[in-house]
Amino acid sequence: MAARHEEIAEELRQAIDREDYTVGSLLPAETELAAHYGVSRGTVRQAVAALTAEGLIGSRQGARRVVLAGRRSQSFTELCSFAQWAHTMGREASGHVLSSAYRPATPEDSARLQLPPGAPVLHILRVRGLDGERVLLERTVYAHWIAPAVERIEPGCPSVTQRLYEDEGLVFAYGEHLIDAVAAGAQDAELLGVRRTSPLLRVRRVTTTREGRPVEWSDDRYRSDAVSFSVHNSTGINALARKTGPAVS
Amino acid sequence: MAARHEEIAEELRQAIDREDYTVGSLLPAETELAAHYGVSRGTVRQAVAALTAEGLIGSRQGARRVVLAGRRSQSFTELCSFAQWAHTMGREASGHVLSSAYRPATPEDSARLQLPPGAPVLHILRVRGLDGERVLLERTVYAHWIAPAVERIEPGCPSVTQRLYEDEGLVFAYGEHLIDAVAAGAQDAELLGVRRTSPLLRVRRVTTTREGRPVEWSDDRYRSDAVSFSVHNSTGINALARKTGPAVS
DNA sequence: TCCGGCTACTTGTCTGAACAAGTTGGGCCT
DNA sequence: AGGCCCAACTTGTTCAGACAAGTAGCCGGA
Repeated sequence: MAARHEEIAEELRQAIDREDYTVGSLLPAETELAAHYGVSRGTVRQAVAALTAEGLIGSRQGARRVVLAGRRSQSFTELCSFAQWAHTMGREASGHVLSSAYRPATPEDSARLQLPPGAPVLHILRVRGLDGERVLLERTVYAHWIAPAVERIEPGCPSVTQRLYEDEGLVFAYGEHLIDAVAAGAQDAELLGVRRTSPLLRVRRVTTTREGRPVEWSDDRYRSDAVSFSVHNSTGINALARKTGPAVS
Repeated sequence: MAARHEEIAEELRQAIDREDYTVGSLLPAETELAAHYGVSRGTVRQAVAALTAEGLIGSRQGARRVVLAGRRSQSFTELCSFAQWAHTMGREASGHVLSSAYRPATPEDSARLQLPPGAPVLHILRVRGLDGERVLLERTVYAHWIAPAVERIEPGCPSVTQRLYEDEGLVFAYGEHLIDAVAAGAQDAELLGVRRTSPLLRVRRVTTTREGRPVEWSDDRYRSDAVSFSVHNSTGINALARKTGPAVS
């Protein structure tokens, strides 16, 4: 937290959280904030841009910024590991590896992980819990260049992401997530302790290093009674497109 | 598309889509792009910041930017109506109102829509289709100040959002979405044409005007075999936090 | 050969300024 | 009273420059 604009963003977040600015009220003007914090307008703009991206405040040309949301939930647009996520909610994450095996990469594997076809990839089946209750079933495929480090981790490690950072300096920086719902199969039901055909929230994801190199891809199934995701969004430039663009069917 | 930085962002998006820059390759340096487009570095930075937010490219201090994703899917972080969404996928949206009734606002309604308790709110039950196939069941509650305009819309209108813009100049600018999975109930099953207990993707959302005024909130249930959502994300400052912060359990 | 440091390059941060474009509210005119 | 217009305010866009901080590749020494 060295950058001044991040400090200011954090102060504003806390002020909103404290309800110094209530939902629906207006933020001070950029020039006022700039004078208050003793920085230039550009720096203030960087700070409020962050809050806008998070969906905390709304922005339009000519009008003061408005506070949209108060309590800040763990948003999906912030990538973090299961253990981190649990931590921010004040709960304790656990994990347990059920199976671990090398197989040659299928065409799907090599496409997603940008590997040559047939390269050995590590398949891991892992159950994860929140405060001891099983909530998530992970079927993960790791690229061969990280697989040995993954194998070295003990089966009950609560945060694989954390361990890979500590041991290898590997940071999971980017993710793409595909979300849908599926019915629990026989294996899902048994391992998660739910009835067959129970609805599960499925997240298929690919995770990438800071260099843009894919590390793993995974099929994660969450017990929908225990977990849900939140997403903030906005039209951005789309409002303009809707004004001038062709009619939408 | 007046702003120069948006034009540049769009050109870069198309270049990535055309695979002038393939996935995993490096983008030109900011100074090169600035010289190429004849703008200052700040303008280029705005353009690439947009692509970074969309998850198309990755960025780290000291190293050139890297292309992360190629084909651009309809991301969840772009708020758009069901009809717009269908349009971008080249499919045709339809809609049909099944019931419409005023009720006094429950405490939940008044909290979500920022209305006085007991204000009349309009409940609408609507089935929506993609190319004629039923895929979505919407249970929406509209605030009293927009309800008359909603009632005036014919029951078969494919895009309520579009109509509210045309008739009232109302733009849905911000949204908050809560995503989970549920089993289809009796009514869900009948209206969507699926078996009871089929998994459905549920999205509970609140939509807000540009001024930050809540317009509607809705419980949307999607047939999970027909629809899925995608989300890009990144660690942002979290990579730093992970370095210096306390151990994560 | 391998490891170290050094250097050139690249992105991140911040400033101060100027103008464009949109919003809001008050005052004036009808 | 109602409606219109304008003026003050606010955010959006863009520029040019300076320095900080991190990366990657080159080169030399052990």
